[in-house]
Amino acid sequence: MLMTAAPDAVELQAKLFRGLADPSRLGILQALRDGPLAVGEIVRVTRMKQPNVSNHLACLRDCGLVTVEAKGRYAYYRLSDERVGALLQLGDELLADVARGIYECTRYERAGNSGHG
Amino acid sequence: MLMTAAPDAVELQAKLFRGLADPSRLGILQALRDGPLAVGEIVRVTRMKQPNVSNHLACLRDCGLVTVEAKGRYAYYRLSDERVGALLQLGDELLADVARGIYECTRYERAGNSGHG
DNA sequence: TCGATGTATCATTATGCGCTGATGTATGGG
DNA sequence: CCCATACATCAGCGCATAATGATACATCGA
Repeated sequence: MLMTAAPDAVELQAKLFRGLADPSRLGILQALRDGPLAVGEIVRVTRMKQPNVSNHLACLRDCGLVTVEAKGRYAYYRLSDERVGALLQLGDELLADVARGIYECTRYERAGNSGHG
Repeated sequence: MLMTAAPDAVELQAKLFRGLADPSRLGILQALRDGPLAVGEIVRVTRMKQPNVSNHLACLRDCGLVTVEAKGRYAYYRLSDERVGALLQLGDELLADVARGIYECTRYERAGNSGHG
């Protein structure tokens, strides 16, 4: 949507953040903050299924958040830029300060639902 | 998913980024970088439907990314913290450098598939 | 009070997308 | 060549959620 003057910029940025907006991808990125990892390692660390990890890695690659280096049968992934880590760090700080209450963020269900705020 | 030791932290952070991961919400946030705006103004700037704007604002509020100040019939929204702007800024910079290619990020369709799923 | 304006919520529809099991492709060892 | 390992892709399923029109609620003006 959003037919503003420069829709591409906003949409591209949204897609970038979308790379960070999923628990699985976030887990992968956090794991990669310690350094490059092969897919199998990521699978072990995150306890996700291997195809799931591969899919998210493909997404993260397309978004430019990670890069890959093939080495024999192994594929080592790493964060593409230190600013990816900075983004995670900033998000973490912001979370601690202003977003401590984050609910479900399921826009339409804030009222009628029992346990909410 | 992600049954790691501290699933909550990752999921909360994912939800925080989710607030930034939608073109509509991103458009709203960008509009608010210039200062507080009433809902009606946001509707005009973004050209979105009013209920849609309200819904996204509710989401952003729950995520702690914006705050609201009621004033008569008007509700003025503003960014809750300067770090929200910093996050947008950092995302913008990262976009310019490493994510210039961002595709659809529809994980399963990268291989030249025209259609969808 | 009545009507106009501003905002929030509801119900519905449609679809993006995450998860899974199965399968394809490449590398390395015997 | 045959098999095991490592990773990527496919097809299908199910759910979360974004967009919309209708509507409820509150405020202001006449």
